[in-house]
Amino acid sequence: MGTSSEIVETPPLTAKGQATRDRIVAAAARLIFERGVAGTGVEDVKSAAGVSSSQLYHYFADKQELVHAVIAHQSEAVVDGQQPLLGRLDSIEALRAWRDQAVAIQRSLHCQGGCPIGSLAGELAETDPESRARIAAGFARWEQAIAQGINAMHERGDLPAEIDPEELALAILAAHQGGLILTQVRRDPAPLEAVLDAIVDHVASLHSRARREPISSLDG
Amino acid sequence: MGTSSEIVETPPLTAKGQATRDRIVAAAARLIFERGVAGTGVEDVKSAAGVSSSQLYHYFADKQELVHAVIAHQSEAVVDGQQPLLGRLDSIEALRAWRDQAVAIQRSLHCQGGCPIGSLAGELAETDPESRARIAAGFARWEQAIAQGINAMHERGDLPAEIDPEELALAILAAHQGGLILTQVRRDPAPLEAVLDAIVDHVASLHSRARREPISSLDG
DNA sequence: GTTTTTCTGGACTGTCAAATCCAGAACGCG
DNA sequence: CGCGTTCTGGATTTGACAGTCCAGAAAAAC
Repeated sequence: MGTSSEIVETPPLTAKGQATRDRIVAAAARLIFERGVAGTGVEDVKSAAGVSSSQLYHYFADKQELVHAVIAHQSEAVVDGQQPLLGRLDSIEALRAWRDQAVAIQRSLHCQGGCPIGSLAGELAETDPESRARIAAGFARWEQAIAQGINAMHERGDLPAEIDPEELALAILAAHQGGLILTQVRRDPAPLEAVLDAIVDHVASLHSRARREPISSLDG
Repeated sequence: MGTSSEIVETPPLTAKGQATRDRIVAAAARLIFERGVAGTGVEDVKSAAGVSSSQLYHYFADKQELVHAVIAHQSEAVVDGQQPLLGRLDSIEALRAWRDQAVAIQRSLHCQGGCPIGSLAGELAETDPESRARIAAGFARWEQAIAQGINAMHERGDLPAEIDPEELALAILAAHQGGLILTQVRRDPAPLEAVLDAIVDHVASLHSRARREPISSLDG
């Protein structure tokens, strides 16, 4: 896995150089999260990171490449930021706890910013194919993290056998994204709560169905 | 309802003038749908609509105002484009038909563009508060259209009494949005299918629960 | 039919942000 | 301690693009 176009190359890079690069990416990520890609100038990034033009263009060929680095950075941050809950979504209680966490995060941000990856998606999907592909990869990692727990439930027999766990994980991710967008636009956590409650209830309903029919019949 | 800041004013406007204005908005809406707000220059809109600078700035004070008009335009188009199904989501079959329609639309677009309102949301929510409010209003209309049918089911006793129909409608809208984003990013209708199936199944499960307990107890 | 308002053409301007360039400093390495 | 590579500073160029202006055509008003 991962033979083709992950990250093209990273010419050596000194310890100090790496630090500067990281500082630039971190500053860019923060600004872009707050103001969007189009709303964030290279100039803003420079002053926020405390670097000069030549430094920035020493590490990144152009703004687009910087954006790509930000996508990678946020893809990690988003998954890491939801741990340890995200990696263990293998029970209804775990799902509810994760739901509460997601809602709490939005509340603490006053429902601003939305999803660090999702908002990039809306802005870049039709603009830059390379970005679109990288965002898709970020979502894939996220989806996989969710699928881990759902798969565990499934194998344990806590979900009906005919259910596709990957599909369910995908639905959970999609629900989360949709909730985030509406919550961001309305500046109100209600949509996120509503959709996460609905999807978790749905999983719970599948769970109780599985326990009622421990071994499902093979034909429909 | 709607006493305050709907549309500020529209100085008279001749029949021909109205036509030109509409042409500009339609062209802008199409381009923005395809390339995003930041990716669409005023110049592009001018040539696409076949108008000159002075015409465009005769009808709109600046690009931002044009964007606002596009938001209003798409808010209508999105709801209208889903009729008559959207207005009658008052049964499980209707929900499934609507789901199929939503998926079919994405297929026909090759999963490009996402949601005409949703993608605007991602791009403008943190950039322009005025746009954010107008997008929220657009979503509200959409939500209301969904709620109509859900409310009908609820009043008919097809959903458990303790369920809040508005909340469920909000969850359906959010699920749709999330599915659209992932579908757009992955260029694959699977996420939309997965999340809409999940949410419709959830409603179906509520439905069968309601029919099992036709009159619910008043206390929790 | 003249007068007034609305509408249109297209050249022009100003701004602002992305990207370049030429040094020169710091650092790694033998 | 030389020698090359990596890294940094900041002035400068370039170009795109939002927005302006004035003059004239078309339509409405009376």
